[in-house]
Amino acid sequence: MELASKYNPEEVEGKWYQYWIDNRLFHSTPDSREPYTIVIPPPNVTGVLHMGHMLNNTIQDILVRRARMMGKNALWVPGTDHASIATEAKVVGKLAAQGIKKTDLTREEFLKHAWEWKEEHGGIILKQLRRLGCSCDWDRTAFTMDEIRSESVIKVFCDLYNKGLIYRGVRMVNWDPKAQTALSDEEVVYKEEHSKLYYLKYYVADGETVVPTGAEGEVLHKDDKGYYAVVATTRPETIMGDTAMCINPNDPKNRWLSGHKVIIPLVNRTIPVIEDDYVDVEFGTGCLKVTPAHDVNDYMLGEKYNLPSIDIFNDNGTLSDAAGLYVGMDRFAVKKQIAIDLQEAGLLEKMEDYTNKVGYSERNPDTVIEPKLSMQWFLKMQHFADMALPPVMNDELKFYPPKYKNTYRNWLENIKDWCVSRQLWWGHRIPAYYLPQGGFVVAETAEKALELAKVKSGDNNLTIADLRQDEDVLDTWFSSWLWPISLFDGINNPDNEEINYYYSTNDLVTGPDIIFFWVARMIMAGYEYRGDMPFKNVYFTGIVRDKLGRKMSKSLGNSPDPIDLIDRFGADGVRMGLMLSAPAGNDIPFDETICEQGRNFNNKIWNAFRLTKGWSVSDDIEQPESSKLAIEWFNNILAKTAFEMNDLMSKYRISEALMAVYKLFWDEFASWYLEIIKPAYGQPIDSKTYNSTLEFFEKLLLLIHPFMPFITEELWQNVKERKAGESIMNESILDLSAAKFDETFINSFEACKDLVSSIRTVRNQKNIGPREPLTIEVIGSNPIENLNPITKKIACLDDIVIQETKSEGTVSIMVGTTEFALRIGNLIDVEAEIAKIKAELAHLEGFLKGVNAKLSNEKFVANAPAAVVETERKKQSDATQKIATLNETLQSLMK
RNA sequence: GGGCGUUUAGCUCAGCUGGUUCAGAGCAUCUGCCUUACAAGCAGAGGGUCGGCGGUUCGAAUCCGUCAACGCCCACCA
Repeated sequence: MELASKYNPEEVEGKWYQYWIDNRLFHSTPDSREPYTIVIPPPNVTGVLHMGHMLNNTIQDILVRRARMMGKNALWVPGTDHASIATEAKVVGKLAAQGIKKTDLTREEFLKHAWEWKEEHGGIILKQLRRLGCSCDWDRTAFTMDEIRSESVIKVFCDLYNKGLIYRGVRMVNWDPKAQTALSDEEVVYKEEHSKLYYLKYYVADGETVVPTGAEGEVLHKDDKGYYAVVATTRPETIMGDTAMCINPNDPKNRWLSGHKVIIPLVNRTIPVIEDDYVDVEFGTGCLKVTPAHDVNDYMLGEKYNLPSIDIFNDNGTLSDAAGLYVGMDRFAVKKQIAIDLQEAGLLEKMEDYTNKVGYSERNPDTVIEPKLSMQWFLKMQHFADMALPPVMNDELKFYPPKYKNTYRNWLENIKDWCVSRQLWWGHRIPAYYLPQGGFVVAETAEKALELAKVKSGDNNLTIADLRQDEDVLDTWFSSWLWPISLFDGINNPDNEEINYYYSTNDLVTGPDIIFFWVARMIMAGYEYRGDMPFKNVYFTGIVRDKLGRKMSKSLGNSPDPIDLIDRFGADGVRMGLMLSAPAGNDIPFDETICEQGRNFNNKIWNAFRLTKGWSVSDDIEQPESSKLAIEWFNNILAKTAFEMNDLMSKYRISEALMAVYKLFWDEFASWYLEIIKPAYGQPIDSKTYNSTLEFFEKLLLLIHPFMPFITEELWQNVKERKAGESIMNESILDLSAAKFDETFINSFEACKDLVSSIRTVRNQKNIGPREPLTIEVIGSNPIENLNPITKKIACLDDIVIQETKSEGTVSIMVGTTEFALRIGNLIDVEAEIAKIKAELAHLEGFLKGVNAKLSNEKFVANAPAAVVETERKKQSDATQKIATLNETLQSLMK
């Protein structure tokens, strides 16, 4: 094997991914092992990989690969979501570019285009995930609108309808005038906007009968045309829909308006003044225009006071005939125009700057939502909320980080019915069939519907052609909430082997932004259709931001192309870069330079391997004592780190687990272990040490593999001969995490490191070459005598001698409470030594003073636990001893 | 308007139920090195009165109160 001095991911990644695929290593079928299952949050079929996906899928892959290496039957199911609004918008856009209008097509024609589009462009994102190294079982790739999933959705709709949980009715819904469909409350995003508050004059129709009450606080408005009320509104374009004006009965300002009628400006229609304490006395003038068709609150008032409702908008947001004025004009154009017209007519008293929140469509972010009355299908949610809340609150189903439990609870405790119908074509068509004589039936197929219809109507001559299926489709989330079940066909075939084996799944990795859309609803569906949670843990990732903390977005152009990053840093490098700075639930400020760190780590591993594989091995040389000790130490530190990683991973502290193995490899293995066992240049290494080293290497690769699958597979395959089809991904890392380790030995090795570092520092300061042999004295006894062979080798010492007192011409080094003295002869700078020791003494004396103060405090000695007092005593005696040692040294230097 | 969260070295973050030698890591910075695995590297070093104030305690980054800044979620004030 020829090894370049730099790791080249390009040559390696494609090769091994193909190998994994060819050997079907990601494929899982039920067997006797414990299952470990993740279902992918299905990306939009229209989607292209962005940094959020990279983060999210890297985490999933780490989890699933680790589970696989822990002996579980690991399965990660991939798929895509049909994303009805987004996809339909794309297809409409594409057709428009070809000069085709959606309205010119039949439903069937449009769907043909949509499917063609899906076949051609859909699922790019899944191919991109392969570049990242994702170990999905591609044989199982699903689509929320494929046959099994569609059948599941329809079945569930019918079931819920039959259970009385789905109903149809006219309600105030969020209307997207661009997509021309209703949206659920969750699909509306409110943004703060600077707008104007218009103060409009509503003249009192029967002004001559106005009698001022004379009450304190009364505010009368009167000009040469008579008495008038002033209404403050942000939406003057809706006055054509006004059917009342409302005041607060407890408002002295407007008391005088009670019982009168007022005239809508420009429109000249007369409307009653009603009274309700819903009106905020403090806002504007305390007069509210009531437009029941176009505002949720006004709708509520309209219901309460039986007001007529005038819908002045068409579905596309232009003014309808009912408006009477500005018919056919767009709502925003009308807003501008009406302000001018009101002004000219003297009906606009004033305008004020005002900041309010405006609802936008989540999917059409430039489209302002219009509250609108319409006939829609709804799902009653209380039943589901009641089921879904307890398991999360009592941690049967765990959220990481747990703070999202609050968000979850808040939503469930204020649950509203879910508007599930969408006025689109791309999606699951609602299985409701209307009878010619009125009424409807709900059934899974037209045939079944016909039977029901015959019974319902009593007309046995009905045919399918007589029935008219509902035109609407279902909300996308009405299919994705079934995902963990429908992927295993658990709706259509509820007792099949797969669903019984893989459900409940283990971990769900997703963003907190879809906690309501998806996470909560999957939990609901899980309990409704399986009587059990869909997943045991939910890991909420943060949002990937740029280094300025901004959300990554297409419009800002601050989102790097993930594939380009992979090209430049390698998939392993990018994965590591992302994971290093991604604690659960925290946003991650992404900067390409963190991928550099990942790439550098790859290179480090590569070169360590190059070194090891470059040695010639001999059976004839004896194993050096230093190597023996190094192996013993590394065995311990490896076991300890593996144990720590296991603990961290069980808490989903993935970045910390990665950092632990990063340091193990770089600091412990490469910087210490390899340096200790490294034979002199050109010399062979003894076979015992060599074999242990390869074993360590292999175990390190196993620990790193979930994070960086490609380089670890490449090197693992080269550690020794492997059989065809073998892969590191199926090796077990269990034995390591279960291993024990000797903490004392590790600690004495740390002391040895301290000593060596200090010696290096002296060499640095005194300009003594690293290979120039030196002698060191131990004053008194040497606590790390057992490690002398190592100390000698890497600090390049010719001897370690024990002495009662230290010699002249030495520089003192403290390790713990032991003093070492390095013989450097006349290189010693007595003045500098004295200054150094004096500084050290000052520091120690201050420290001792603090400890003494503590110990002489009776309350401390009386109240603190014995162990704490004991450590303070230890501190005291250690410090006293050190001070004594240093003083002696000082004396001898000053002689 | 409610609720949640964050504030620790230049940056990103650990620091669990308050006490194991004056607070840790990675990156960045500084110094010296092209030493025969790696300059995408090696060997060293510096850097924080733990957001402010007050309290509880023998003892607080850690608990309580309060103020401030930032962030997120929810809500029908036109």
